[in-house]
Amino acid sequence: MAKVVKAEIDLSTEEKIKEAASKVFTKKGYGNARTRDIAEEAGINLALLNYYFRSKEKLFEIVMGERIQKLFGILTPVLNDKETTLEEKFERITENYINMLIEHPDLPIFVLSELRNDPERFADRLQAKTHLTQSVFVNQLQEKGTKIHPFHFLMNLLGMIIFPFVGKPVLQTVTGGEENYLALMEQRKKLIPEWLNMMLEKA
Amino acid sequence: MAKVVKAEIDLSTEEKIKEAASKVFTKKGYGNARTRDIAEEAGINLALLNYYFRSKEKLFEIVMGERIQKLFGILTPVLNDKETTLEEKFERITENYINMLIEHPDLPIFVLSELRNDPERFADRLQAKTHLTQSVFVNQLQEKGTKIHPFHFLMNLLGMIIFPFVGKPVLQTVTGGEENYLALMEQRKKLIPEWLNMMLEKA
DNA sequence: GTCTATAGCGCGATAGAC
DNA sequence: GTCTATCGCGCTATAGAC
Repeated sequence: MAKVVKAEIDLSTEEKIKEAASKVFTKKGYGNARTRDIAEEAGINLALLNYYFRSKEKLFEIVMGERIQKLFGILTPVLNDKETTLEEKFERITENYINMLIEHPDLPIFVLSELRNDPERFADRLQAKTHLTQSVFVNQLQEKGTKIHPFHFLMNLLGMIIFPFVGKPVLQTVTGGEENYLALMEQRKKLIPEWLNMMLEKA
Repeated sequence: MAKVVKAEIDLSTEEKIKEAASKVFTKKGYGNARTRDIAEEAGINLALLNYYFRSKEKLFEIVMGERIQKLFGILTPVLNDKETTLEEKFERITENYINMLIEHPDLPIFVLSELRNDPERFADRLQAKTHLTQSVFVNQLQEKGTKIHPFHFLMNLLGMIIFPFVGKPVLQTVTGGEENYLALMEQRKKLIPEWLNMMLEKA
C-alpha cells in the first residue's frame, strides 16, 4: 500500500541534472564540459549522474535532443499553418525566434556546432527535409510563381534572424554594450518582415 | 661551410604542424582535439609538437589568430575603399566571402564558437569596433540619410552570406546533397547584392 | 631536430557502504 | 537513492638517447 506512491512529484535530481547539464554543455561544448562540473552545478554527487544516465554521452544526447527541438520546433508549425499568409508567416517566425533567442542567446551556436560534429546522429530527429520541402510555406511561395528557389527565402529569413545572435560576441563589442545590441534586435522584429516582403514583391 | 646552409627552404615541420593543427582544431574544436591527432596528421612525432610550440594552448592561439584574420580580413579593406560605391562593396564582399567559404565551409562555426568561449582574448586582435564604426562604408550609408542603423545592413549582409554555411549540415540534407547546395550558393553571389540594393532604396 | 619512453595528472566510470 | 573512495585510461608535457 505504502510503496505504491512513488515517482509522483519527483521533479528533482533527474531534472536537476538535465538542467545543469544543459547549462554546462551550452557554455563549454561537449568536449570541454566535465561531468564533475555538471554534478556540482546540479548540487549532487558525481556518482549520481551515472546512476540516472548511463554515461556523459547518453546524458548529452538527451539534452541535445531537447535543444534541437527548441531551435527548430518554432519553425515547422508556423511554416505549415494553412490559415496564414506568407507575410504573416514572416512576422510570426521573426517575432517568435527573436524573443526566444534573446532568452537563449547562445543556443544556435551550440546546436549548430555540435550538429556539425556529428550530423548523422541527428538527421532523423530533425526530419528537416520532409518538414520543409512539403511545407505549406514552400507551396505558397511556388504559387507566387517566383523563379527564385524557396530555400533562398528561408536562408535569408533565418540568416537575418539567427546570425546576429551567432555573432553576438563580436557585435556586442561593436555596438557598444548589451543594451544597444538588444535595442537593435528589437528593431529587427519589424524590419526583417518588411525586407522579406520586398524580396517577395521583386521576385 | 657545410653547416651554414640551414633552415633556408625549411617550409616543413613547423608549417606542417600549423596546417595539421588548423585542420584538426577546425574539425573537432579545441576540447575534443588531441595533440596526438595533430601530430599524426602532420606526419611527425608528438614530442616535436611541444618542441616547436610550447603547448597545445599556445599552438591553438597561433592558429586561431590566423583564422580570425581570414574570416574578418576580407571585410575591412573592402569596407574602407573610398573608390567604390555601396553597390560595388556589396558585390565584392558577397563574391569574396562566398568563394572563400566554399573552400573553408566550417571556418565560421569554428571561429564563432571558439570566440564565444573566450571573447576577451580576441577582442583587441579584432579591433572590430574602430574598423567598422569609422569605416567608409558606414559613412556612405549615413550620407544616404537612411533612418535605419548602418549595422542592420552589415548584419543582413553577413547573415545572408555566412548563415547558409553555418547551417550547412542541415541545409545540405534539406537541399538534397552537396551539389544542389553549392548551386544555391553560386546563385546567391548575384542575388544577395540585389536584395541589399533593394533594402537601400526603400530605406 | 627528431625520436622513444614515461612521468604526472585529470577524466569518466564504478564498487560498495549506508 | 545517495554518498565516498578509487580504478584505469588517455591526455599533455618532458626527459633523455641519437
